[in-house]
Parts: sequence; C-alpha cells; structure tokens
Amino acid sequence: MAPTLDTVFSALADPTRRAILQMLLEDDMAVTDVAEPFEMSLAAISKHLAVLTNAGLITQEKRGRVKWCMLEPDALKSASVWMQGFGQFEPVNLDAFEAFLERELGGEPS
Amino acid sequence: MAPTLDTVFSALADPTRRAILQMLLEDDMAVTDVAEPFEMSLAAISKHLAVLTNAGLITQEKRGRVKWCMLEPDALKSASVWMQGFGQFEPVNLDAFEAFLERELGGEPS
DNA sequence: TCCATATTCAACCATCTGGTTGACGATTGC
DNA sequence: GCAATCGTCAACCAGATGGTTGAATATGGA
Repeated sequence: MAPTLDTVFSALADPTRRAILQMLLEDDMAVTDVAEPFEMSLAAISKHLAVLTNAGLITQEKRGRVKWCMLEPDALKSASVWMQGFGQFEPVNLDAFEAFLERELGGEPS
Repeated sequence: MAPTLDTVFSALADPTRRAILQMLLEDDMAVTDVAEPFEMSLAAISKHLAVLTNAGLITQEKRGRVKWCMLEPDALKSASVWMQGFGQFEPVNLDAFEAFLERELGGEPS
C-alpha cells in the first residue's frame, strides 16, 4: 500500500528509527549491522525496520543470507511538501534549501 | 519543556491534528469552533489541542470565556531541518509545494 | 552433512493513544 | 443570583506500540 502521511510521520516519531535513517544516509547496511549500536534486541530492530519499510522510508533486499537496508529518500517528499504548506509564515529553512541548491546546482555546470 | 522531534513528529502523525493545523492556517480559532467540523467529542479535540500545544505547534490563549488557538509555525522548523538532511537526495519540490497551496488554500469559493 | 550466522516469527507484557462519558470550574449575560 | 456557555478533568476502555524471549527458517561454509 502507498505510504501515507500518517505512516511516514509516525515512523519518524521514534528516535531509534530516525537514528537508523541517519545511519543509512551514510551507506546501505545489513540488519545485524544496523542493530549493532543499539542496546536492544535484534528482533526489536527488525520491527523498527518493518515500520520504516511500511512507511516507504527504506527498502530491504535479501542477498544471500544477508538482508540489506537502503534509504528511500523519496518517501520524505509528501511529508516535506505537507510541512512546507506552513512556509508562508516561516520560510522553511531557506538557508538549508539555498545551501542545497548551491551544493547541487553550483557544482553542476560544465 | 522544549518540544522535541519526537513530540513534533508524533503530533503530526495524526490526521485530525494535521487537519486542525490546516484550519488554523486560515485563522485563529476558538476551541469550540475547531471542534465543530469533527465527529468527535469536544474533550477529544481538547486533548488533540493539548498534544499540539505540547509539541509547540500551536499556542493557546484564554480571553474571557473563550480559549483561542493560534498556529506556531516556527515549531515545524526543527522537524523540517531534520528532514532536509535527506534533501541531498530529494530536493524540496517547489512544484509540489505550489500544487499543495493551490489544492489546500487556493480552492476558495468564488 | 552439520554447524554457525542472519533474520523473522510468535507469544507475551507494560505502557501509550485516542476515544468515550459525566462531573466540574470559570465566565458571561439576563 | 442563576442559567447557559466554554473548556478541562477524571475515570474508563479498546487497540496500538515498543520492548522482551525463545523457537523457527534460510542460507553459507567446513
């Protein structure tokens, strides 16, 4: 099913899950490696990963014995768009946005 | 206490609360008026408003017998900044933002 | 084949969440 | 003063959430 704002925001509401997303920002990871820094069981992490998958925030792919977790950044799009609806009051991170543009577009020419 | 990403995201995870925020985008409102379009008790709405207040997303101010609810758009900032950390993959989508505004705000009765 | 590794499943538990109802305190208007 | 309005509080409930443990299922390697 298509992830909803409900599932995306509630997935983001948990600090463990946000930490996982940040780890995956660096690189794809196996489930066991995702779990390593946390002081909770592998099963708990497995559940968190299921929540993130359900929200469309990550995808998982089994290669051999290992299941890899990969960030799916598009999933943040709908949530981000929703939040920007409030930007008319507080120009949402124009700074961050401009920094992004500069990084992304500034390096592109040629 | 200062609102955390936890409280902000979990406040946003409920559709009733997101709808309330969108209503407040138009104008400040009394609690009773906020509750009017919803098919649930005033007490339930009162709780939702408490959650939004706790997340720093709205402020409430009692004037006489009536308690007014006002949007506090700054509160979305931290959450928005967090999300933009993933923007290196998916830039803020201005088209989608404009579409959102048109859909949510532009559809005013002629 | 047999064992170790990787991950999930199932059952269970405590706590949180979102709703209800009814009583209550505060404020206003007659 | 008294009644009506505004909103919250308290108690309660069902279901979701986040964790545990132990067993089960794949897969890979010796």
